Parts: sequence; C-alpha cells; structure tokens
Amino acid sequence: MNSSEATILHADLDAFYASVEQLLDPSLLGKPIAVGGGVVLAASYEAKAFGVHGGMSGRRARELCPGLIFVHGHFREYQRLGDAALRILDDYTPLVERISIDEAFADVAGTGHLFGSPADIARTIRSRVREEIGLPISVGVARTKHLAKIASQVAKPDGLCVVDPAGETLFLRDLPVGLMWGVGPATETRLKAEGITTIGQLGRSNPYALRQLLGPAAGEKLQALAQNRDPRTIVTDRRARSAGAQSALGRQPAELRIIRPTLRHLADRIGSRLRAKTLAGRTITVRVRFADMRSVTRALTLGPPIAATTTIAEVAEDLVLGVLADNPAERSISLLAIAVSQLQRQPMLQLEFALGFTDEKRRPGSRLGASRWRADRALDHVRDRFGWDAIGYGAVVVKPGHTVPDGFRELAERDLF
DNA sequence: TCTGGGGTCCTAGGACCC
DNA sequence: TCTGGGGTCCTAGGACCC
Repeated sequence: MNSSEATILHADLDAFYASVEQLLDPSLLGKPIAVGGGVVLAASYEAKAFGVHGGMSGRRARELCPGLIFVHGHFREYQRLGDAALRILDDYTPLVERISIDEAFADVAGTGHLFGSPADIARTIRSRVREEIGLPISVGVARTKHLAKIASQVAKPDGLCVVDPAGETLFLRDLPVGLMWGVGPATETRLKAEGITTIGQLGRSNPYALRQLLGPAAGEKLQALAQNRDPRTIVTDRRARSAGAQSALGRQPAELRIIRPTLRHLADRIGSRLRAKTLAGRTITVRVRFADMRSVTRALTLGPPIAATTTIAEVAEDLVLGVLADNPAERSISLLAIAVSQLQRQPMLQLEFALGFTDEKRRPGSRLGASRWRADRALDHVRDRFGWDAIGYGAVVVKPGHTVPDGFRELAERDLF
C-alpha cells in the first residue's frame, strides 16, 4: 500500500514531438505545427488550440487551422531526447517506471535528506529538463500514481501540481471523469447517461449499479480510483506480453495477391523483433478490417511457440482466408494485422529444435522448421549490418502517402524485454 | 470524428477435465 | 445416463492507453 506522504511523481513531456521540432528549429516556436503529412502524428499547443490532434487526417487539420505548418518527424531525435529527459529522474531514485517515450512515474520516498521534499525534486527536475534538454515538462506530485497522473494533466502545459494528502478528496471532487486513467469515450458516454460527469459523483455512485453498467472489473476499479483507493506501486521492469504489426491498406480487393505479400511483410517485422530478443509465441491473432471499417479477429494457439517469419505468415494466411470465407459479401479490405502472444523466452538452440514442429492438420510431416530458422537468421544478420531495408520479403502494395514512416513504427514498438 | 501503429486488459461463451 | 459445480484454456470482440 501507499504511504501517507506524497512521494509519487508523474513526469510528462508537453506536446512532445511538436516540442522537439520547435527545439530543433526555433523559428517554429509559438507557431501551430503538426508532425506528419497524410496523418497528423502530433500537434503543438498552438495547433491544438484550433482543434488539431493526433490521428487526424492532414486535410482535416488544414481545414481547422489554415496556417498549420507541417513538418517531417525526426524520429531518432524523439527517442534520444525522450530518453535523455526522463533519465534525469534516475538521479533522484532507482524507482522509475517508464510508461512511454514521453512519460514516467518515480517514487522518491526516503530521499528527502538528500534532495529535499518531493515538490523540491519535481521543481529541480523541471528546470533541469528545461536547461539541459531544452524541453518543457509537466510534473504531478501526489501520494498515489492515479493522483500524480491527474496532477500532471492539471499542471499542463509546462507546470507543476502538488496534491497535498489532506486535500485529495477536494482535488478530485469536481474534476471530469474523462481525466481518469481507464475512462475513454465509451465509458464517459455511459456514465454521462447516468448523470455521472465528475470524479466525486463517480465515487459516491451506487457500487452495484456501477458494476452493472461497466462490468465487475471496470466498475470496481474505477470506483476505487474515484474514491481515491489506488493500490498500485511503481513497477521498474515491464515486459511485453505480445508483439504485433499492422498495415492500413486504403481500400484493396480481398485477394491473395494483396494479402499474401502484406502478411509476409508483417510477419517479417514481428519475427525479426522476436528473434532479436530470443522470444517466440504460441498464439497468432489476425485482424481483418473491411472497407466499411468493420473488423474481425481470428486466433489460433499452437502447441510449440514460433518465431519464424514464414511460419507466422502461413498461420496468419490460413486465419485470414478463414475470415474471408466466413464473410463472402465483403469484397475489399482496409487493414491487415498480426499479433503474436503467449510469448516465451526461447534460447537459440531450443528454438531451432522447437521449430521442427509439425502441424498435423495442415502440413503432415513438415520438417521445414530448422531451414526456416536458418534462413531467417541469415536475413537478420544482413539487416544488422546493412539496415532493415537491405533485404526482405518483397515490397508491399500500399497506397503511397497513406502509410506511416518506418521511424514512427519503430518508435511505437515497446521494448519486448 | 471518417480513422495510423503498437500495445494492455476485460468479458462472455464454449470445450474439456475432475 | 442424468446431474452439480469448479477450474482452466481458448476464442472473439470491445475499450482503452500512448
């Protein structure tokens, strides 16, 4: 459980990608900018004031904000500067939990005699990130992760918000439920239908009705947070439970000539990441999104874990063909996705052995595992030396301009270990 | 608000076992 | 052959987060 002192910090870099661009090119300071082109990946505060936000199409963003300046992303710089900024937290405590490229929690309990109060530490961190890195960062300080996270949101932009333990109930009472971790558009709408719009109201609402409305787990969890009961502590080593890749296709006919190379490319992305970490997974899940945006998923769990590109691609293809067979009216698709889960550590020797698995139903007596593994390894080595694009499983048929830069994909990948 | 990419967790129903 | 009840695993879909 948490102590009675406010020692949790939540540090959150402000409008991160956009701020980095303004740092790299000071002539952009104070101007509405958007990172990206066809799709807005991030917007500066000046652009957000016009309603521009991430995920929005470039055309829509330009409509909302005629003077909007589009800039290409400097993805290497995002990773480097995000790491550098959040590494400053390590100077004050070993208890740091990195949430994403631009966000982290830290618990500074027991370090007061060295660095001052948690609020002092937060102020120091903010000025150091500003001076040493050149970026604005907001920090929330509170007794729990939930309070600290909300506090940093309240502090934005470029501010500090300290929640005194004695004032927690008052602090939460009138804030909108949408500020809470776990309340998205769907939950917010459902709560609003019951007349619940503030965190205080959520805390006081009937627990049974709430469980009925949101399901037992979400109901209990959200009410606990609203009543300021947050048992979570800092987790310093998070490991991924799945690895996936997806590709938006615009609008393509649901034909093998489109599907096969796309799946091959996705399987290759996932497989190379898994192999680099000596991981393999037992469950393969595919998602097919049709042109009307309706999507269908299908999964298969195998006996042994797999990591070979070709094996992942073949299983995925079988699953996708199954989806299409069950939806004969759908003639075109707009997205394909593969995810591999039930990950297990798979040392190389064992991996080669395990990949000799035979899938009785599909390919009786198949013994391609070892040779596939060797082929993948050769590919991985070439890429280590010459880069990812040096060699691979053929170009994918994607409408140019509709796709996202590879740098952004890599950025979105969570460290598998 | 017309849609990018990578993740996490929860739910409900079915299969299967004891 | 009917029946109860619990546990575990799997699948499909949904909501949410950055």
